[in-house]
Amino acid sequence: MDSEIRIAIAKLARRMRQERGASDLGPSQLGVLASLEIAGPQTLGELSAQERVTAPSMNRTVNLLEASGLLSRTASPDDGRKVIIELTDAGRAVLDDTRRRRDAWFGERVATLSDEEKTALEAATPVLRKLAEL
Amino acid sequence: MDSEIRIAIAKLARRMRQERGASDLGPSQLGVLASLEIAGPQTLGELSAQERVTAPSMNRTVNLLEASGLLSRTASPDDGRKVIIELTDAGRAVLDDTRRRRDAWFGERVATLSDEEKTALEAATPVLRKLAEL
DNA sequence: TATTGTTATACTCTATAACTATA
DNA sequence: TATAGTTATAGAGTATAACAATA
Repeated sequence: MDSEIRIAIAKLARRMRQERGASDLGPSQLGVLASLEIAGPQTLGELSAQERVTAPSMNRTVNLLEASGLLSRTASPDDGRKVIIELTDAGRAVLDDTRRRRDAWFGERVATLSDEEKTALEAATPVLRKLAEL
Repeated sequence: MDSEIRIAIAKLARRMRQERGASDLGPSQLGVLASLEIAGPQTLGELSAQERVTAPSMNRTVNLLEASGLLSRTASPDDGRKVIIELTDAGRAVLDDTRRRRDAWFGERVATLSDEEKTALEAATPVLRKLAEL
């Protein structure tokens, strides 16, 4: 049943989100940092399209991250309307640290699974990734 | 790699959340309705423990749902401090409708998968459910 | 005129601190 | 005194509408 799969994914993701430590950034802020790391420096418009939020929403998130020194804004040399947003070293460090802690949390739980269960999870990974990109 | 699985799940769940229609309730409100449907009438304290939010947060969400007529509050007969919260028929209807639309969205995407991919997804479902409950 | 970014405003969801009522 | 619920307040994240600057 598709419904069961959908609900299991939603529940697990929710559970993972609830697990963030007090020092963690919210999912939106982390999403922006991750996007900048993966795709490199981007304009505000590119970021908002990437994260599927409106430009004002993204602007607000970027303001918070800039105030925390985790990313930088610089005017585009080509087009005076555009702003180039890129990760700072501090931003990269936050990203590494968060990822390390989340992997540890998730790894602890995966470690309790049987070999069959682990295999099933690994086999599903590319499928989940594909569904997310559809 | 555990990290890849974790990230794939987070991404897909995020994608699913972004898909909610204009008429949908937020994820917290829907979570409360779903919890009431599954576990039956509950007190505010039980609901906030179940959804892992603080009592004031839950109270606020319950206020919104009560104002919309989707759940009801009644004083507990045993203990004057407690309040029993339960689904109304309207709440049940909203839940059914939302579920129907989300299943349709997800089902469309699953339909594009190969048989092997569908099998992998089904095999992983109980594992995902187990991880969410760990 | 069209595009890019921004500000103003509003609503949901979350939290902590402080209060009320009941046990 | 302790517990259950609530209110007050604040911050993050989302949106739409309106505006400024540049192309």
